[in-house]
Amino acid sequence: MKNKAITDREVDFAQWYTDVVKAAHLAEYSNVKGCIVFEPNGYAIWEKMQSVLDKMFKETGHQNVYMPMFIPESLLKKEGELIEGFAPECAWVTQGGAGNALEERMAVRPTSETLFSDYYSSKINSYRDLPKLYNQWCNVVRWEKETRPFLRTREFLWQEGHTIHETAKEAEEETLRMLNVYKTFFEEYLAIPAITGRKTEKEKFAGAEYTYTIESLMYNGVALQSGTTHYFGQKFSKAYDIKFLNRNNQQEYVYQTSWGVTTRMIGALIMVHSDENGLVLPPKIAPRQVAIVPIGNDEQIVQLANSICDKLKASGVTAFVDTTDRTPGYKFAEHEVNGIPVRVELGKRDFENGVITLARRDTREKITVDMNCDIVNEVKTLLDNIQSNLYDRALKRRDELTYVCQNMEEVEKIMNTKPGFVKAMWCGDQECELKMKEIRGTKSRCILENEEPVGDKCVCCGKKAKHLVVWGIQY
RNA sequence: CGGGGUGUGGCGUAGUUUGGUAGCGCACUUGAUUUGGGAUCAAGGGGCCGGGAGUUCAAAUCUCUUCACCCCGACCA
Repeated sequence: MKNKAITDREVDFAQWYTDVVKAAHLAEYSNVKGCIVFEPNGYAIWEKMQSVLDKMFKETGHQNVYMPMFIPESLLKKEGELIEGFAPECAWVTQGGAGNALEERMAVRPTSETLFSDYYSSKINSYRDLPKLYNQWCNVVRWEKETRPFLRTREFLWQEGHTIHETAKEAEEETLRMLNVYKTFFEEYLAIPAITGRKTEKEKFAGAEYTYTIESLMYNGVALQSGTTHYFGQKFSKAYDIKFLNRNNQQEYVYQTSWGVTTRMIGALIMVHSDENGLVLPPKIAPRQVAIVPIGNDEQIVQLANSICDKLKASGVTAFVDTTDRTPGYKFAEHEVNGIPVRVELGKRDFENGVITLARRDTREKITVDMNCDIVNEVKTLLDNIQSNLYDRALKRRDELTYVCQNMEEVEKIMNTKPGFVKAMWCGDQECELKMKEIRGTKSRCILENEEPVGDKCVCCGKKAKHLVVWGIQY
């Protein structure tokens, strides 16, 4: 009974989450405090995410580059707000080899705006050099005090896009365009409904003019900031002197953006879809989509398993035959805990009846199909079905956990009983934002720009409201 | 930084009071029987007890010291 340790997720969410991570062999806590070891199953999910996203970035005209992981202090300090925002969680290298102190200490990158800016400043001369649409896949280090696998680790993997443009308009469009790329990725691939909107002044990225965010709601009603896109305007280009000769033959500073998503998405995947039997992966992101389990070692059955596997692979489904020396029950449970969307069960009993059993991970239902049916088609339909069912299920839950509040009593009541997203009007005053925070750490998630207001008075002070805001308790 | 706790095969632990060089569960290996929801039986392998020093005929056990981790508090956000 090896993975029965996965407790009821209602009881202890943190423990349940950790159990799923371990049982599905996604990651182990490392001996390096606050860091994790990515196990093959976990890394495969990241690779899959990378391949999908990378394709989307290329399609929108971006190119991959790679910058150093060390940032000299003087370079990092050129832009005041950024260093202020990141100083508390910067790791510093102070020694080179042989124990010699460095003349200037270097930060291990917490983010690479400064390096990109420095690079751009020496490369850009004319409007003809613009835009530059770059992306980098790398790791970053932020010295967090409390850590949790995938959701908050000291070192994590991500992609960071950094673009520079000729005009503010173009850069602002890029900020929104990439936000929508993320939204598409979340909804179509991860099957996670996403709320997108602008961050408040208080919650925005250090150094940005403004920040857009993609927010998702976890199973237990806690919010997770899952990705961000930033518009920098000319803040960095002025600090790092990124000038170009514009079409009017005048020197001008470039307009800049950055955007990123991280391995935190793996955590989101777990907390949105998974259950007490372990991981549940949406078919489009599952590294292995179909597990074929022959029961017993009857030669005919093994042959059938192999032929089904070949057919599935030929049509682009990632399938494998599990011939390991384990009992069927063990294999079923193992593939379930690993989140493999569809399992094909082949045994003597079915064989004699001329049928095949298919088991779906999302609902754990089993269906039987005729042995002579178009098995590839059946499996593909089932995979599509699982993909959309996961999305629908998550959407329904998010809607059920989203409340509209008109005053502080209502907010308090909801946050203290069953947390979730709260939609409420806000006057734009930071005082009110701070008062909300006193209720179990409720923070503004984002400002909804394209939705109907739910009132005209600030939920906190009662004065005239400026924005419709989504609030929540965050990870 | 203050208070408390823990450290024993890969993991989880018993043994420490009352010294006699380690026991159990899971995992692992081999063989047989099995295989439709985490199999059974049998036989095996692996630890000198976080590190160092001391007391003793003899130390996982007592003493000193050191390291690591955890919890509470303080600090920081």
